[in-house]
Amino acid sequence: MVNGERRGPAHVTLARTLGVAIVTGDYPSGTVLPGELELAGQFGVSRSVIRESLRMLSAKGLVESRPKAGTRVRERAQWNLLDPELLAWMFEGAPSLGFVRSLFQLRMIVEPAAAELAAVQRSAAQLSRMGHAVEVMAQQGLRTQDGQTADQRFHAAILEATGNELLVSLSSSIAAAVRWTTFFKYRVPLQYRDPIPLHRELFEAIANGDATAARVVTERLIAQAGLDTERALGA
Amino acid sequence: MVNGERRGPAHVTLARTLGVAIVTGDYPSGTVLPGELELAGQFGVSRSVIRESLRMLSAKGLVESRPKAGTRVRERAQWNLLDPELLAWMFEGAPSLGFVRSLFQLRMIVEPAAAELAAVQRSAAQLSRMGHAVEVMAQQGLRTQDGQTADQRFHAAILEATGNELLVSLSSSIAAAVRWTTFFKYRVPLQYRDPIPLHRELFEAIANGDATAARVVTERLIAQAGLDTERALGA
DNA sequence: TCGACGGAAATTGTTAGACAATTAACTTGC
DNA sequence: GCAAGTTAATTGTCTAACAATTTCCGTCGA
Repeated sequence: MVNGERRGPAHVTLARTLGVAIVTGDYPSGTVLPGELELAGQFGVSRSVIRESLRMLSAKGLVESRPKAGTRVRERAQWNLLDPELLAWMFEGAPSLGFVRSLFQLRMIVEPAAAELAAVQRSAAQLSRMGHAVEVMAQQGLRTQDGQTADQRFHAAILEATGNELLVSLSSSIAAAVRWTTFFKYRVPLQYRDPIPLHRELFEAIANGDATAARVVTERLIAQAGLDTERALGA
Repeated sequence: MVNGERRGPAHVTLARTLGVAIVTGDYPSGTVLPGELELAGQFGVSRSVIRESLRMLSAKGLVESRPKAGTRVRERAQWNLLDPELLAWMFEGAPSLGFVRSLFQLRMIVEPAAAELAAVQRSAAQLSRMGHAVEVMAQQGLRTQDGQTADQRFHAAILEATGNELLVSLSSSIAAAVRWTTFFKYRVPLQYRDPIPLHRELFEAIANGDATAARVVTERLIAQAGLDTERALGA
């Protein structure tokens, strides 16, 4: 059985297994996967489960199936890299340095602009949520589970305050990935600069409606996280 | 049969049908879809086809299924809005003005930054492809099919030149959506400013490695496209 | 009156096997 | 050597049954 310990439907588990195998390079682009019947035997499940898993992978652009030709791994450029699950699968293996850099480059493009928008558009309720999240972060620190989820809520609130649902969606994806980089980072016993003061600054800039300050502080925040992550990956 | 005229596997067709129904609001968030057996009868296909379609929708974050509870439409905030297929489904109905504005706002954030990167990093081969695309655009105009695909290739080449695969992925999604806004735009018989000269300017800026110029020109390009599209939607 | 506990029923989850449709690969004929 | 037809392998689809999960309801008890 594919469901050794894990819970949830078998097709979800299997999609994850196959997805990780593909993104980590076990099945390079262009490769034809084993036939459905063979996969079924291999994983000890029925063909239906295999097929439903493959449909999920094809919905994410990872594979495409054709009769007689089999199921082929598509070019990496065609994958929906911004799919949150796909990003998570990427971080199951050891993500390449280039990929992590791409991620921080994207953050550097999107998040400062979002902070600018948020500084102008934020509602009182959103502001209150941001403030609360910052408080929790300050009290718990960023090494605790609560502190990290507060961090995520803080940034999610900013993105939501932009009033742009595409930015929100992009945020969910990025947040999923950032969560993993943070996980890696704090696995490595190095000293990092405390990011809490910058978070406070960012909150105040948004509260004051100071778009420029919000942009600048966000840039510094991401630059620092990027440096810390690279240091951790280098070790 | 669900496959009246359309080709391709039934589960793909059906996923599209159901996906469009969901994103256009036929099944609002929180709604429970009809049971698999009922859907099967409704569309004249077997339960397997229904299930494979639902797996595709769940892979895009549109729905989630649980035994006894049925298959429920998730909150819009949880949809993978940047999935190219999902974006295409959005434009099957009449996309809201707010959504189109979100799209152009995102373009305004991402593409100028990408142009900057491209101006610095572009290879000779990429430059040559951009130049060729601009030439085709100039000769064919943007109302022809060839001209529009050349436009898409031009912008795709820019994104690719950034060397950031996450930006490339984001580009594929945005391009899919932009294609629809362009389609709408030219369905409306209005006079628009000719975007070809700006494309030439952008190409030259990237060729010269002038990052600032590339950013500024891209901003003007998107602003103009945004204005034109809003005018067309207003009519 | 409210809560906890437990049972029943509905729905998805999974399996098995069969046949159809598609198409890549081969074979044959020219 | 090329084209057309044939074959065979693979995905695509259907049916039917049973398992597993979990919501919902009803009962019991405090």
